[in-house]
Amino acid sequence: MSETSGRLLNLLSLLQTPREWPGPELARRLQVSTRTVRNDVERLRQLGYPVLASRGAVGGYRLSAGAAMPPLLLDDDEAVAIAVSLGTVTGGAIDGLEETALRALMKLQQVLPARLGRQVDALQSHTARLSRQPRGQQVDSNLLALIAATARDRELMRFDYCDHAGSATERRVEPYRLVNLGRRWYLVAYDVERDDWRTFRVDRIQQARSAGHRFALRPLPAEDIAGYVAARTRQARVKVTGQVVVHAAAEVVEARMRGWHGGSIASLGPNRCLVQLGGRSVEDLAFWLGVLDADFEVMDSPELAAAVRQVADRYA
Amino acid sequence: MSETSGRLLNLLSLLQTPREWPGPELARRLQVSTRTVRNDVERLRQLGYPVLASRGAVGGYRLSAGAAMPPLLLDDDEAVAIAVSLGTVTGGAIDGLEETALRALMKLQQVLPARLGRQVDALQSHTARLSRQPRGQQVDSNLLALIAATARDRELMRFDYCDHAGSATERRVEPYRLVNLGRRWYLVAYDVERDDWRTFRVDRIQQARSAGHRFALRPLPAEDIAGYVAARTRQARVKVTGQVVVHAAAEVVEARMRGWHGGSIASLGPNRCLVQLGGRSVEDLAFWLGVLDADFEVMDSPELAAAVRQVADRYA
DNA sequence: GCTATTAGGAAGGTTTCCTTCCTGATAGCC
DNA sequence: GGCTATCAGGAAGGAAACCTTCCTAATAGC
Repeated sequence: MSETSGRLLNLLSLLQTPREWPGPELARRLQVSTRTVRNDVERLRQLGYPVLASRGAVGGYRLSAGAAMPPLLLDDDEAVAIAVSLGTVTGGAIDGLEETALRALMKLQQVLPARLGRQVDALQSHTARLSRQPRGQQVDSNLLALIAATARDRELMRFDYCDHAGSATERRVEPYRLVNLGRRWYLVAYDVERDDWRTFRVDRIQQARSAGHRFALRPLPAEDIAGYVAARTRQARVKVTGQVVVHAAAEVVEARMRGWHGGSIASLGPNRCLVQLGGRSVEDLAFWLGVLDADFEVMDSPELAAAVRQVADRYA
Repeated sequence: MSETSGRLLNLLSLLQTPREWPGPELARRLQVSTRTVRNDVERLRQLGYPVLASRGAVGGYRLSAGAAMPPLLLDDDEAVAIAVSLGTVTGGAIDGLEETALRALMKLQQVLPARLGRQVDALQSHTARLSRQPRGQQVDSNLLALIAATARDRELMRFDYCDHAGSATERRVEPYRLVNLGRRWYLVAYDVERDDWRTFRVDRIQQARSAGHRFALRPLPAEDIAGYVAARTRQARVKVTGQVVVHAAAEVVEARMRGWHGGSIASLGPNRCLVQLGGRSVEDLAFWLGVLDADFEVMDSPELAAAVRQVADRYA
């Protein structure tokens, strides 16, 4: 069996603990010689995880921040805390993070042991009780996770749905994508009985459950699925736009904007690119420019420039 | 170099993606033969990470939930989303999760690449602007993280402090522990100028920075550090208590209660134990009993029994 | 200077690993 | 019912990595 891979993971887990580990102690814990510990540390470093070492009598090893995220090895309660806090964010507590948070939550829930899942449920029902539903009704993050999981497994789904006229129907659909728009979540799915694509508001879905059967993937009705939903729900997603020249490589900007919101990027050379932004307000745009963490010039919109200046003032 | 350990991590990362991976595609991505992929899957299973495999034409491999948390391999934006949401929870958004959330946040921040750290800061300043500070002033989660990191590294810390009388002083302390009590965070530290232990309210700390020098650990002034802070701040941590017999092994209960709040546990046999609970209200106690996810009997407190019944009604 | 620590070279025996062959079993689809 | 995708795993053999036991050297704190 794979002794050394498991030991490396174990070592990573120890090194993520907020303390320093002397080599001999690591050797004792991992049941190997200290030379092997040094070899393992070297291996981790070659894998790109920077292991700091301080010498001297109070020295030891510790994992520090590097270029890439190392695998996170979580305790049970840490995993629960992360799941719960992600659930609140998915519910719309923070602007613009919903979809990314849902992705992270999915990843976590896929591997979260069942007993911890029950703890998360209990805690979330508690927090739902506490939060006074600041704006609009909260979406149940468990329902979102259920839908996302069903879509991932390509399983047919059944649920009861109330359309905007108030009439209730039972649906059988092939779920494809979840889209966050404003304060609402929408499900894009293929309705097998009506034989066409439909968009459902998630907060109107009840009694959702998997119907077991698996389906073959169809081509989606549109490339830009968020735009598709926006058009169908007649909800203007983009209210203001702005053009900005950012002093960074197009790939870098693309990576940093990933998961946040739409917009097009055109390269203007190795270290400059033109970004077309869209958002609900100039303040939003100004804020996301700040997240980019790069120099930029506003090209076309005086309102955006003013908003940027205001944000700058606040930081200063 | 360690080829196979890196490949196993890579494989884990792929399998955590919300989709199914056919063996041949994994082999292509990992640059090995399909037989080796099967061997790797077998290795992961032996390490305790259950890899589901579905056969047939649309089959493939996928990681599912097992007994223990596997290492989480996060994208950049997922890591940012988790850090931001943990920050809001640490600020006191959810009752009882603060300390655990801070632990998880520390673990994440220790290995979070610097560029992502800046994104997290920007997003958090945005959310601070959004949330209308629902109750009391929010604590800056960055400050908490800084203090925790300084304590971890055993470095002297300097900061400006306003005591309750309003007089400002500059302090040099050895930071030891952060304690959450009610809606406030406290730092237990050794004041090197006053040559004694002191307890500081974190929201009164300003201009905190590390003083570089490392110090040798001293024995803490008390075993139960939360109780120590509660006594010193004359803030009753425990207002109500209750005695409960839980139908589960003492170790199980201890593991599930870890990180939540104080209380003593005494074993009454292989599958029963007596738990002494303390909390701010009977509703809190009733709720945490729910999180335990085990049968129980309330022994002494009729108020607690009533609260439990109320929670049960709400669930039903 | 003493003692803790990290760092890493060399040698050698052992183990694991990876590939290339097989053969079977299973699920979905035409 | 066949066809074709998938997972599952045995066998063999050559190559590569691993682990340990020895060294020696450098560094930080008391």
